[in-house]
Amino acid sequence: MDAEQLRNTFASHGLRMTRQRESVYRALCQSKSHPTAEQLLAMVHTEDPEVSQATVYNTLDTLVECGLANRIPASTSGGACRYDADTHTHVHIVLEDGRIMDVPEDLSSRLIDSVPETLLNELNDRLGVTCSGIKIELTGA
Amino acid sequence: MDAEQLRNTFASHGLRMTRQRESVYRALCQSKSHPTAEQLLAMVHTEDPEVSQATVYNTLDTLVECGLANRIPASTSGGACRYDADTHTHVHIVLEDGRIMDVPEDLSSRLIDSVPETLLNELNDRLGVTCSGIKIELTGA
DNA sequence: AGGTTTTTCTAGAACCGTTCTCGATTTCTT
DNA sequence: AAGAAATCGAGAACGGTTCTAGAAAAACCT
Repeated sequence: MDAEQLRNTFASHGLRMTRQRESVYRALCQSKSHPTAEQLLAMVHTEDPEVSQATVYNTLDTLVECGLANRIPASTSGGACRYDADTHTHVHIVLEDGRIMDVPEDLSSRLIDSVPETLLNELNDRLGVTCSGIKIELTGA
Repeated sequence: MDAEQLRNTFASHGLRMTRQRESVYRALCQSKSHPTAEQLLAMVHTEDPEVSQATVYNTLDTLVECGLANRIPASTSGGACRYDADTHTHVHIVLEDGRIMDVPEDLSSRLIDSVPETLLNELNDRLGVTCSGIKIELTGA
């Protein structure tokens, strides 16, 4: 994706493009491993050592907010969040060492679709809570 | 549950009973609201103001480790973990304000059982990762 | 019981990941 | 090119949790 395309992507999500945002977002897209903010900072620093930690955090917040990235909160508290440029809802497997793998898209949607809607309706009836999202997280090794 | 029963419960999980453990565990059992460590400390303090923060954290770690409690990591990072004396695997609904509700047991197991095992096997075949746990978390309001 | 060993407790400091502050810089508009 | 608005960055602050080292309490021996 060249700079002009990226600028448009950003613009269509209501974002200005800056040098810093460009490198953070590119780093995120390139990585397949759901990097932490710290790892992203390291990646960005190989190209531009001036970028600050705060900027990476700010940028990630912004990207998440406008829908260009997903934040995956740590499953053990105190651990670092991980980020993902793939905003399609998909299922993750959390490995014992903290790494996170994607479940291939076809399997993901089959997993999510396997939850019958009738159960959610029943939930709504019984608890008076409207369910707006289902998150399935697998643990594995 | 009287002190002697509790002592046995602890012993059968390989734990000594102490005043502090007793009050943390009792507080956790009484609460229906998946309290945070901080909230538990407050509850414990109404009976015994001498108990320290570190003790509550240590005790919770111990209880989780030996299977007498569950830790529910915050879904927004930086947020506090919540704890639960009900160690049956069950589904939670995370409300927008951070509160966590239980999905009734019968619905929970129907939800979990609705995930077909064939999909998990396929996952194993395709990724070489053995899935050891499924966590379903609903978001609602 | 009494003495010993092992575990647990506590206050406070340290820690990690994240957010805040606010002046300086950059980007977009005209 | 000039102004308005958004963004950046260094460092301090923050919340939740864990660590430290010594003191206290539980369990384990005769």
